[in-house]
Amino acid sequence: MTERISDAEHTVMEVLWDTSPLSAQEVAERVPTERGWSANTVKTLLGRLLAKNVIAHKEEGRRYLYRPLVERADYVAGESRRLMDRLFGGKLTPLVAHLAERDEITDQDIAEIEALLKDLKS
Amino acid sequence: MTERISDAEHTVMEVLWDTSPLSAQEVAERVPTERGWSANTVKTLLGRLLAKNVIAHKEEGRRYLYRPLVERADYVAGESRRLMDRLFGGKLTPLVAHLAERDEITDQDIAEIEALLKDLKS
DNA sequence: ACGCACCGATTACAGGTGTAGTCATTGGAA
DNA sequence: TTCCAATGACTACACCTGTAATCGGTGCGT
Repeated sequence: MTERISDAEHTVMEVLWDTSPLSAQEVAERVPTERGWSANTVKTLLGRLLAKNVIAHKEEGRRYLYRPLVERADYVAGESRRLMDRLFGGKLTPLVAHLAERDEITDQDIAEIEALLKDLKS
Repeated sequence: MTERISDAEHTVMEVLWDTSPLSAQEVAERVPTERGWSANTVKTLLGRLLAKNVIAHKEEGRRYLYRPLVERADYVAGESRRLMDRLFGGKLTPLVAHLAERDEITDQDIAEIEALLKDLKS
């Protein structure tokens, strides 16, 4: 249903998830400067996101104000699931195991996750 | 350095990670049938993977035998990290928290992960 | 010796993506 | 009133991707 959001598009979604509604210009100003995008690029991306129905715009005087139609949590859930499915047979444990093996996990992480799991069990 | 592997390409990588070396034909035979690819499609993908330097081929009589040049674990680590960076500020805990909240995580999962973490702490 | 089946190489082509530039309209400064 | 600057719409364009078809060489069956 909801179309796939590309990498560049995701960058502007993050801006809107952080604050909305915003005008195209405001979005452009908030996009991380590392991307080095022109205002036009941002407008193109907003247009594509509109076409994909993941944001909406309402007129506000001379310009439009944009806001997300999908929740960040939903997007994040979808992407996470895709990764787990593709690389870990859809299971969470191997993902954690993998990262753990790779030393990408700190003692702090371990403690936090343990606490989290404890909560879940109740 | 190592170029990005696309989705379709990843599918053939999985075949080679499972068994290698293989001829183009053998790879085609092992690609999940749901994809419904022609042998030509698989050959194109092998060619692109070669160009990207993530597989190699050596002549074996009339045909080539292909084998991966990158390890699955490395690929998986890279993809996992990308996701974590993009969506979870590079932290593992929020990822796990998110998945746990969302997808009914089973008691079995919890037990497994707890065991795993316990091992890590030692 | 002959043609075919098989192989890798080359070419194709539409749709998505990253990254803009140009055009037409219009409210507002001068 | 006039002209500009800002704004959204449309157009551009090269590269990547998914998905093949076609071409050219050649060992093998007959």
